[in-house]
Amino acid sequence: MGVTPGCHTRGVGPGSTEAVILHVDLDAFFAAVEVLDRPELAGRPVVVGGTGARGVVAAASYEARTYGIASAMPMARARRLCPAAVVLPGRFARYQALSRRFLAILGRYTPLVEPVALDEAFLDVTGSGRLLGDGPTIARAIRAEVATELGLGASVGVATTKMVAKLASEAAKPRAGPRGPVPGPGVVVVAPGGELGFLHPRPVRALWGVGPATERRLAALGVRTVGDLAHLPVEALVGALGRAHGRHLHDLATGRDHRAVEGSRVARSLGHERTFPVDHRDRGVLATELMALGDAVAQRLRAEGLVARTVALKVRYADFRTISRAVTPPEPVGERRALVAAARGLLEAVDVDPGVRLLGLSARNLRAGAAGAVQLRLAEPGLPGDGGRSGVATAVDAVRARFGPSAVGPASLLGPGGMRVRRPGDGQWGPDG
DNA sequence: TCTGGGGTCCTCTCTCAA
DNA sequence: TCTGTTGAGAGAGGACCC
Repeated sequence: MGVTPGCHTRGVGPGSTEAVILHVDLDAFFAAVEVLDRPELAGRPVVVGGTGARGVVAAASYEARTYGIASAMPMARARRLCPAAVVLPGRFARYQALSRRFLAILGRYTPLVEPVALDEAFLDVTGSGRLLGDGPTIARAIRAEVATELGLGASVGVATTKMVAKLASEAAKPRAGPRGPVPGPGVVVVAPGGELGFLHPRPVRALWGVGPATERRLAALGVRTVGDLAHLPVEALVGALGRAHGRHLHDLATGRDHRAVEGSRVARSLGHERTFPVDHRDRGVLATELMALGDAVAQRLRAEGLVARTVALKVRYADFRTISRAVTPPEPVGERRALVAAARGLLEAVDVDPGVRLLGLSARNLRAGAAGAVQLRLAEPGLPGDGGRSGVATAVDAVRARFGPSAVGPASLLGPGGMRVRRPGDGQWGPDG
């Protein structure tokens, strides 16, 4: 098999010339955090996500999964599947804080940590063997530290490539059996040479990059498993999926995955979007929402020291049809007024009569901006080339840092409930109930 | 069954300039 | 001056990930 749960295996240790890649994944992270903070929920079906009519499931405890509840499922359906489930709104800031501690633990084993999401990361521990032990030893140590320091469960896959390590960590996870949660092995090791034996029996959907659409196209070619995919001529795949996608999947299926663990990545775009509890046709309402979105995007651009070459608007209609419009102004933009002006220009050319369900604003083609270069220059909307950064923006950031994100903002965002300023993670899983 | 939010990457099409 | 080619860049949309 080449798969040895929880055991030392040749080739993924100090004497090996192969890369040693770990994929670490926290088990049912958001739900597990809620149980951690409210121990009385232990053993009950817990579902975290948007609690409103348009919310979706972000995470479900293994008890909830036995009812068929899964991530990304509409919350209304989850409630029908398990009326007794404890449904909780997400607490993004809390998850972020624990995620930072999780990454700090991983950083003790190697500087090569690539976060994939709040709850998972790749590690390259090829160079850590002499000091810290082989891959499986490190995997077990990480699990123990996550359990004792954070009180959370983690599953780890150990392999020579990212793709196989990722699938191995999935195989290490607990699962939802018909009579309740079934513990997993915790650590699964795929030894060098065992990759194809591990990969080929798996459904093709297990590969990273195969979603519902690609799965349908592959099924039309008679491809069900990764092994079927590996035996298909690469030309056939390129014909069905396009050059880049076809070649990439063929490489993965034949065990070729040369992607390195990347310590840090530069963001290519940055944006916010919001699904409304009810659809809107009123351009005034949509313009105000753009102001809130632009404010949030501008604040993050300032925090990162970035400006955008391109501003993009996203509109989703009541029937779920989604369109995007983009503009590249003559000068890069970073300040709220410039972002909102560009987005409003795009919105004017869009039909809102069918009813708008979601509005989004994003900054693309990001460049290093002149953050910090202009201080305390009040009132003007920004000089050309500085991304529109103004002294007002700097002052707003300072006030928010001290008194909270809702302490100050554009007057148009002031409503009966206070300042409608978006924070990271707000409404992450849809409007709350 | 009625579908979130924040991203990345790829493909196709169009326009413009050389 | 007109036509064809090519490549770059922008814009739109789709698919995918967690």
